[in-house]
Amino acid sequence: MTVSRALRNPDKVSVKTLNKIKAVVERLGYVPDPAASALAAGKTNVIGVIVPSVTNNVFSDVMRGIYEEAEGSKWQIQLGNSRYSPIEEENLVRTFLSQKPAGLILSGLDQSEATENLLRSADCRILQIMECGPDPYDMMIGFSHVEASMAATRHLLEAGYRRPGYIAARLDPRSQRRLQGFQKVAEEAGVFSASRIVTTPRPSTVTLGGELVADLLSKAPETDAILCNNDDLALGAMFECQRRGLKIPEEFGICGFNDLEMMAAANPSITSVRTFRLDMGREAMRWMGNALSGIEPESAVADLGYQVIVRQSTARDGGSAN
Amino acid sequence: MTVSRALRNPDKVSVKTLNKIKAVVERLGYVPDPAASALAAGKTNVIGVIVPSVTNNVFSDVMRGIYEEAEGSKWQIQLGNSRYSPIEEENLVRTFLSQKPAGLILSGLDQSEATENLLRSADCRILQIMECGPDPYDMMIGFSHVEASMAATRHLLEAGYRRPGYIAARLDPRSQRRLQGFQKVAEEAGVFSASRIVTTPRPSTVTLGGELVADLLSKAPETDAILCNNDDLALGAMFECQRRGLKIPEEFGICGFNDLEMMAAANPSITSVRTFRLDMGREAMRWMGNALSGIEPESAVADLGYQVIVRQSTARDGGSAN
DNA sequence: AATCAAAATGATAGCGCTAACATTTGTCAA
DNA sequence: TTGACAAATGTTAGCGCTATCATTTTGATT
Repeated sequence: MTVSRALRNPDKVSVKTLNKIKAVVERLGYVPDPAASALAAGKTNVIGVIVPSVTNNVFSDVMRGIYEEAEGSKWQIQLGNSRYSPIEEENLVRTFLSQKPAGLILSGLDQSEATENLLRSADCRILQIMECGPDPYDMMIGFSHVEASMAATRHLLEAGYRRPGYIAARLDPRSQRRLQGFQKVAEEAGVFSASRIVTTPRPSTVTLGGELVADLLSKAPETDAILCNNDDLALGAMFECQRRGLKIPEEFGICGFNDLEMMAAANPSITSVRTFRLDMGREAMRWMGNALSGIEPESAVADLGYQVIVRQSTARDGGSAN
Repeated sequence: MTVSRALRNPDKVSVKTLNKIKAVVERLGYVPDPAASALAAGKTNVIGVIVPSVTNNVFSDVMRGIYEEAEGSKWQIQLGNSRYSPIEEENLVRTFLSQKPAGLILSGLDQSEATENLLRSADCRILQIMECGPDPYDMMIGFSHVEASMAATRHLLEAGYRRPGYIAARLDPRSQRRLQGFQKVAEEAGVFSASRIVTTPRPSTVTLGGELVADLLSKAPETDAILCNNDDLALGAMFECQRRGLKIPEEFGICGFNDLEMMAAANPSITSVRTFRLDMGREAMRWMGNALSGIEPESAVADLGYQVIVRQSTARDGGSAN
């Protein structure tokens, strides 16, 4: 029992005993059995993380933040990949909860009803990431996708584009909110046209960005700028415009979303909405760790914001930006 | 006891009892406690996966393959991120092994001595991925990085480039082998020059590709082609060449490595060495699952090969390729 | 119906740890 | 020195399963 204490709460054991125990642990190469610990204590050090994709740059950045912050702590990360499916998400939540995790980090506001019920009655800390919204299960760290895309759309209008379009792939709930933001601002400015919206359920790729912009230009050749649902599409769109000899930004403006590193390196560099993915992951893990140590966040919801990074691809006045 | 059997080996229980048990399980919403199971059985259904990076596209593709194949099986994936550090890898192996995993999947051939000892005496299945080499701990699925880069270099020579250079970031063991392959072929053809090798320990980014090629061209302006250690660098290099007005492929050839999806979409499209990352992940998980079910692979080592995909960026004869 | 092996089910103990409480040791003021 | 209290350590039981072996049931064969 004293050994168990020494390993978990060293300050509850006298220094003398602690050293003796440490020496023996070292000599024997003793490692506690987490299964036995979990069984006896009725809880684990596992923090479940459920993301819709492990390949999407957005989530891999978030994951990296989480892993970085978890590194060296007592918390073990257990990753689940819901592949954008609410059903798989539900299964994962069920599986994870059966393991009595200390906490659960999952993406977004939109869970199936069954998942919601599971989460509402779960006896572990829950942290939603990627988005901000009302009524968190417990804690929430993200930003407003609607506002971010509204800001991007406003930027296009300020740059003088009057016939903006929107391309999107795989319309997950966050993509849809971004589309809504675009539509709202475009309508308010009286420049909205449904024919300049091109979407597909296919997963997003650079190649697809080219295809979507080709599709858009054949349907609505008047389009003079696009807001892309993400940076992969933006890059592909840029390549396609170049192939068609469309001058960027003079004849055609391009704005991405997320501001992946490559947007600054592209030629021309591509305007994008920066999101703080790594910070989101780090912050999420920090909040979770704190909450599990009894340190509650000041507010249940944190908005990490966004930032429109203007670059050559929408700098109509001559491309001096960045 | 019969319930335990019914849930794990349904064929050892009569159909009548099985149905009765199923009904009760359903009614009670019973879910087995994996910790208790692990403690009693002395083993788990966990397969540990250790990768050097969760953001690098290469590993995220592999991870996706693993998760896809694990989905729906009884195996649970536990992911660890060694961040290219042998010391963190060692810690992860130690932590994972303390959890009595059914299997361990890890990257590459180069482990620290301590890690090697841990693995050699581990009583779980071990599968190395990403590379092929002699003397596997247990099983191995990958390809030869030396041969792949040799093939790419040969392609550059065949395309008529006579002063090839090489740029690389973050020289992990696999990158180094690729550099070796380049050097070998270049030397044999009498076109090797150490001044045309530019490397940096910094992590690879698209921006960095531009910087490295700028560096290369200032040191060795005669360079007429580059083999890039990966596709991010190749893309960045392409953008930088475009900014400098260097004609691709006429004046300057570019070849990437891995053949990420964007290489085909780029303008010009970029030659790259295709590697079968998703297949590697799937195959790895399939092998592991089989091995744990007593189905041994025919050979301990599988070479998934590679494929040089020639595109515009090295198609000197006029860019008809792809 | 009696016999027997195979199939199905059941009883028992214990996996390695920790919660809860019990006991011992140490510390300080009176 | 003593008592009172806190700090440190120890005792006990049990977490929810599964391995192992024991017993019962089934069904085929004589």
